[in-house]
Amino acid sequence: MAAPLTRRLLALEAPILERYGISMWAYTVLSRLSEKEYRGQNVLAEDIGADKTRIIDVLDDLQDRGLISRDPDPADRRARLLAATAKGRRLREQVRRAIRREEEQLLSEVPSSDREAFVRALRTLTESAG
Amino acid sequence: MAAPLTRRLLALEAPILERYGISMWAYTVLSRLSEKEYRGQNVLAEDIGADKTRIIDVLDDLQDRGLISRDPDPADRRARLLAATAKGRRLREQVRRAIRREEEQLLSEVPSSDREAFVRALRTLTESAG
DNA sequence: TATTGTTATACTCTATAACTATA
DNA sequence: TATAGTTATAGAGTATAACAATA
Repeated sequence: MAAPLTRRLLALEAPILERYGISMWAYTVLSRLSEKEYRGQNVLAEDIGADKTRIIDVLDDLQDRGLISRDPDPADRRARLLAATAKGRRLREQVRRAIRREEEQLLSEVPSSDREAFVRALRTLTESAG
Repeated sequence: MAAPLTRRLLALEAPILERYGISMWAYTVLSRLSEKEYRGQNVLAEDIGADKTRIIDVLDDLQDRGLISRDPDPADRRARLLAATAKGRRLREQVRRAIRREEEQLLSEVPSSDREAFVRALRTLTESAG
């Protein structure tokens, strides 16, 4: 049942992401960078469960659009310091809110008495991770 | 949160399916055919959300292993009548039980007071489908 | 020599188009 | 001509291998 739910959520998010001209991976990256800075693209990739080669085009695009900064670390010029810009954080907030709205609407299908337990259980099963 | 949960469940199922020498699609097909017979591969494909061309190799394999029957419909020899054999249904039951066991174990992470509501909500969100 | 980021390549999954056989 | 199934082909997404820069 989890797979169909995921598909449904992805279908719900797709038009929102398209409206804001941002891909799913780009949104994932932007969200992480809005929460904290990263030192090293490989660390970021690892963190979001992606291959390091897969996020390069994503970072290129985000950087070109001024949504993130991406500078060599002075202490080790092999690595890149990654951070969301103010503009990037603003965009992320907009998208986040739009998605949140849709999710709330979807959640309204669930009887209110079950909602809290549902979200709590979902959090437990995803955060324990093992 | 749904996506990580789905990934986790898939990771949980993968070794079981491998142990029984059956792919995810094959298991999906076998499960459907264990529940009812189908008239037409395209109908089956549609039902499980797959392209009709994608299940052909799967059906070939299942048939070769004697897990399903696949005969031309005498009434319209273009179409195939699809059904799980007794052997196929047995295999499906084994796999199903193994997966069920793992799922129960995973669910045990959720406080028992939340479990019912969680499963109920999940069912609501996947069955309404709209 | 080892590591970060990058590029080039190959592989997997999926969708599309063309073909056959029936109707 | 239209449809079910099949095969061949092309495209996206992803992973692997080779490379350049830095340590």
